[in-house]
Amino acid sequence: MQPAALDATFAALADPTRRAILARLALGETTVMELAEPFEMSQPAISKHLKVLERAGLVSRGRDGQRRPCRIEAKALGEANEWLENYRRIWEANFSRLDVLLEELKKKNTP
Amino acid sequence: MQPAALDATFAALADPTRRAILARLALGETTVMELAEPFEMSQPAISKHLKVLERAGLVSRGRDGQRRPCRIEAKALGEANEWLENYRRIWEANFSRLDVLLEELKKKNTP
DNA sequence: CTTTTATATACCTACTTGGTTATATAACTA
DNA sequence: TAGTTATATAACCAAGTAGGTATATAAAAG
Repeated sequence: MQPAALDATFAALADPTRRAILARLALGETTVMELAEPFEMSQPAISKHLKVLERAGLVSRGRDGQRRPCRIEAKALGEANEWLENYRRIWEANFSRLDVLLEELKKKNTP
Repeated sequence: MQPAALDATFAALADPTRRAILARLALGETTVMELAEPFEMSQPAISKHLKVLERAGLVSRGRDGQRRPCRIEAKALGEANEWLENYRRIWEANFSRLDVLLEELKKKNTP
C-alpha cells in the first residue's frame, strides 16, 4: 500500500463520527440522510465526513435517483489491517525473542 | 477501547514519519538521536512525533542516563488492530450474505 | 566547574480540520 | 411549472498540527 493511501486511511479512522458511520455502514448500505439522523450534527458536516471516507477508499457511493447510497469498501480497511498486523507480528517476534532470552537467563541463574 | 484512545492511536498512525519510527522500533529499542538520524528533519520535530506516539500509547520510554530509549508498545497497536478486524469481519459477513443472495438469484434465473 | 551531548520546551508560521450557516444543484411530487 | 427533498458546495471560523529556530535542562566527560 502507498504511504499516502495509508495516511488517508488512518486519518479517516481517527475520527469517532467517521468510525460510527463505518459501524452503521457495516450493517448495510444506506443514504446520507439516514446516516446523518443519529448524529447531533448538520447534514453538510456528514457529507464532509463521507467525502473523507470516500477519498480514503473506505466508502463508495452509488446513485439511486436523488439518493447517493453509501457502502463500506473492504479493500482499504483490509490494507490498513494488514499494515497493523504486520507490525504486531514483528513486535511479537521481538517479544518472544525476549522471552527466550529471559528463559535462558533463568536457567543460568538457577543451575 | 475508549473512543478517544482509538482517535489518538489512528491519528498517530496517520503520519508517514511516525509509521517509519514504529518500523524502526519494531526492530528494537533505540534512542531519540538514533531515531532522528535517517530523517531530514530537526531533532525537536522527532521529539514531537515521539510525544504523539507516546500519548497514543504506541511507544513508551525508559531512562538510561541522559538517553530516553524508546520501545514499541503492543497494547495500543493490538487494540487498533482489533477494531479494524472486527469491522472487516462484519463486512465479510455481509459480503458472504450477498454471495448467498446472488447464488440464490442465479439458481432462480437458470432453472 | 566548564563543556559537550541528549533531549525537551517555547514560540512562530503555514496549513489542515471539523464544525457552522447559507446557497446551489438535481431529482422527485403535485 | 412550482414546490419539496436529498445532497453538495462555498465561505467562514476556531482549534489543531507539522514544521522551523532558539533555548532550556540534565547528565556525562574533561
